[in-house]
Amino acid sequence: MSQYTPAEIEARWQKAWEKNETFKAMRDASKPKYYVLEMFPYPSGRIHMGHVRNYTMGDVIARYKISTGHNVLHPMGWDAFGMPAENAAMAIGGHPKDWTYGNIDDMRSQMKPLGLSIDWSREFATCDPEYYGQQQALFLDFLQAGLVYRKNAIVNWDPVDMTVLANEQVEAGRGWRSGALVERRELTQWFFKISEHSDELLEALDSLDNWPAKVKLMQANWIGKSRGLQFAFSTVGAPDGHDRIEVYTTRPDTLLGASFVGISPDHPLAKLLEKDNPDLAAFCAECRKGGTTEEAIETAEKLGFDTGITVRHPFDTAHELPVYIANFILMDYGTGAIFGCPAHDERDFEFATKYELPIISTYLPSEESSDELDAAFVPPKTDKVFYNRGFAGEQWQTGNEAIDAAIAFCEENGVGQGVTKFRLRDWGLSRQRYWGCPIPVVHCDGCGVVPEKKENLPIELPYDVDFSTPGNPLDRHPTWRDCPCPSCGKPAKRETDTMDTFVDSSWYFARFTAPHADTPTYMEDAAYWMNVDQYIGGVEHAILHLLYARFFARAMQMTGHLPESAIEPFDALFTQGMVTHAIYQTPKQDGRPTYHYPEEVELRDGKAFLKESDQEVEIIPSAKMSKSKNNVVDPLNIISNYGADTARWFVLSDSPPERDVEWTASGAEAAFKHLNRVWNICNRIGEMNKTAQGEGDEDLLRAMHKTIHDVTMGVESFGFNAAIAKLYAFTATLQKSKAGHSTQRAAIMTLAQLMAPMTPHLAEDIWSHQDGEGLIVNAPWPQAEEKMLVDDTITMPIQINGKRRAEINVPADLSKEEVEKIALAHEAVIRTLDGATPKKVIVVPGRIVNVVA
RNA sequence: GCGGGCGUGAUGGAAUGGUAGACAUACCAGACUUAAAAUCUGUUGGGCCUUGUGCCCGUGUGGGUUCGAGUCCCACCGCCCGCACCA
Repeated sequence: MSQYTPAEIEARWQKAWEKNETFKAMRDASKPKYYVLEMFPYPSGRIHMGHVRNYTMGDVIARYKISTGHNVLHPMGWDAFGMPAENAAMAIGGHPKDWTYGNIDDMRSQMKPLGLSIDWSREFATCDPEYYGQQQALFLDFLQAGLVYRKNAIVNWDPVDMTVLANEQVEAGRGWRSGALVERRELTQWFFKISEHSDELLEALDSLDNWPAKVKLMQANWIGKSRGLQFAFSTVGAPDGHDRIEVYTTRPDTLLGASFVGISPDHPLAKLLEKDNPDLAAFCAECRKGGTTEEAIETAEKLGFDTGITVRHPFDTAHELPVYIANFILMDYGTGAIFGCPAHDERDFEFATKYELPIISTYLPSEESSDELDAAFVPPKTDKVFYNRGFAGEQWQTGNEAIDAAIAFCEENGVGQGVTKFRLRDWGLSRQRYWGCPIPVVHCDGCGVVPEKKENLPIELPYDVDFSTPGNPLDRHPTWRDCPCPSCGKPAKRETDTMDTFVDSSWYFARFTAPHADTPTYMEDAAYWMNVDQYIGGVEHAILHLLYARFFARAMQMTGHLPESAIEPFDALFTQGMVTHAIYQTPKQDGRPTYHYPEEVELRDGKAFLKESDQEVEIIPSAKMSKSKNNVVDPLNIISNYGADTARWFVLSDSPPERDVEWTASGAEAAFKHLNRVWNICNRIGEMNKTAQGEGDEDLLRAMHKTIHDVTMGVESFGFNAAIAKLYAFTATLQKSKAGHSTQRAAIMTLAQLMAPMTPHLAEDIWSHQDGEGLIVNAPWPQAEEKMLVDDTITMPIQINGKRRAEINVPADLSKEEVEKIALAHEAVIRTLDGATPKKVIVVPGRIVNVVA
């Protein structure tokens, strides 16, 4: 044993784990189970540092749980359907299937050298017919249970390529390939009834004690429960069948401030008027330009069109308000119609100013305030305000009180009903694309839309497809659509829409419990392994993926695919930050920067220079790794230069896991140096005289037990960076220690165990060199002895008026009174007080003394 | 536009409301070396002077609560993320 050679060590121990089937998960009722899962990757073809960080964190937890006696399930799979495969087929030829499976092979071979504790026997890809066939079975069960239905929905339409575009494919309002202005268009699509579960999904958030509060808050806001008033305005001059316009408002207390009614361009009334009013039709067409994202709609310039129709105010039928079609009103939320109160809504204020509509206040900051507003007055609903045009409740009340009073008043007077609404919309799952799970239904001229028979599943994607033109190749396939109607047996046509890839990722965690089952799940396995005890992934999934998965767990429970106990599938959630890297750039003549690879740049005195020309380079710190910015660090290079343990150690060491971490070459080097140091200490201890006595055994043992305690806390609370800092400190202590051999051996073996979740290969090697029993991965986690953690004397700082002036060493169990006496007798305290009598002395036992003068 | 988050030395960051800057990087100095690398040791928030067991300032900005605030509250500024067909 001489030199630290990670390449050799890592291969050896990975082989040992594989031979022992160390990570193969099998049901075992005698042990507590622990299911740790990282969000599975999209097979882009290359692993990146973000993957390394994500899977290393999961691996630390998994290995720690193994050593604390748990039966651990730690699987891996591939979120393999999606647009990039089709884009690649269009851009460079080839087939999405070949591209995807090729990428999976590449990524698996890049991932394995990391030495993750994964049970690879459970691996699957969502594009395996074995998986998506079971997904089709789920779909059919959901359909039968009434959890799926069809309705019209709006998509981005590229009028040149004649194809549906994803939001991602819309760039500044134009199609990414054709450059044509994108339009909004209606299509009949499949939906999951997630909105029916809004209240339940919201209420259950409270039970998720080990989820980040911010994720729960984001989900709660997304579901968007609101209590409001629904009522109808009666119209004047509207076409037949539209003598009323239903509106929904969360601020009924501002009803007397209404100055117009707005309806969505997709409102039935707007669509009717469109038919014989060319100007109005042109306006609606204008509104339908641009993308379908909420952001695009909300940030677009507010536009309105006066329909000429008016409505009567419910409290004063002589008062008529104009009806506008407005581009910022969503047909999906509420009733697709609102009343505008410019005085108390910024958007309505902007609209009213533009179209010269009256601005009528209903409440003011005080009785004396002018009701001539030059901006919307929008105080928090919890603030007490003065209602100058209130109609229910007190004159002085909070917004919330006024809203409740207004709803009660309107209900009593037959004007409308209090209604609870949710912002959450049903989940549209249809995609007009090839590389996804086919929706297993058949369109029959006689029978309509008919579910496929389960015995015909999986409905497999055809391989012979053509990507030379845009659109869905399934539509153009000569024969794939043809099939007998499952109901009447006559010739019929398959549905060509495929499922949103979010469907694939909404139940994969359940499939991992029985990945090769011939039904979506096996109850016995699901009951044993579910829930996921620790789920780890990016915060970008905080809303959609996690909400959909929570819905799926409920739907699977309703259709008998998951036990009731699994309707909240993730017990604990952790959202980790990104791995970033500096960008090195030099200006080009056209003003755009040239980006340089880190390898091309030399760092001196905090500045960067091109190695080739010595030209100074601008450093942009900490940007998301991106191919186009040339600031991607390939984990494979790091592993081949330093080994996987160094890469793992570094991604955990520098930043708290929930925050972004910046990859730096010097940081990676520091990690490597540290592992070498630990290796050398192990070497040195191995060569010590086994019987020699030393000095400071007690001190080393105390430091060891403190480190056990701190690292254990760190690992359990995702404080990996803090745990690593403690390991650095203990390594330094051990390095300098003059303790005897047996104590030092105990220390290095404990150090190896504490490092094992992070640097498992090095830990195994040290363990075997110190003649540890079996594999370190199976060794029980070290326990800190309570009595070794407490010191006899402690140092207490003394503050005078909150500023530190001195410190005293006192026995740890000294009484408050004694501490106070010693503190006041301290020379620096006497000097600073300068004869004054302290007003108060605060002694926080074991912490601090504060003298108030 | 709406929703969420973050802001501490030259840098990444540490700090149950209790000594701000742990640990690491970078820099500087020293040991070892013919030299370099590697390794090891030490210094480093800013300012002031009377160089001390010293004083003042200091966690984006401005207020507040508290014996005590990086931490809690309010307002503002800046940056980042999500917004339903990217995964």
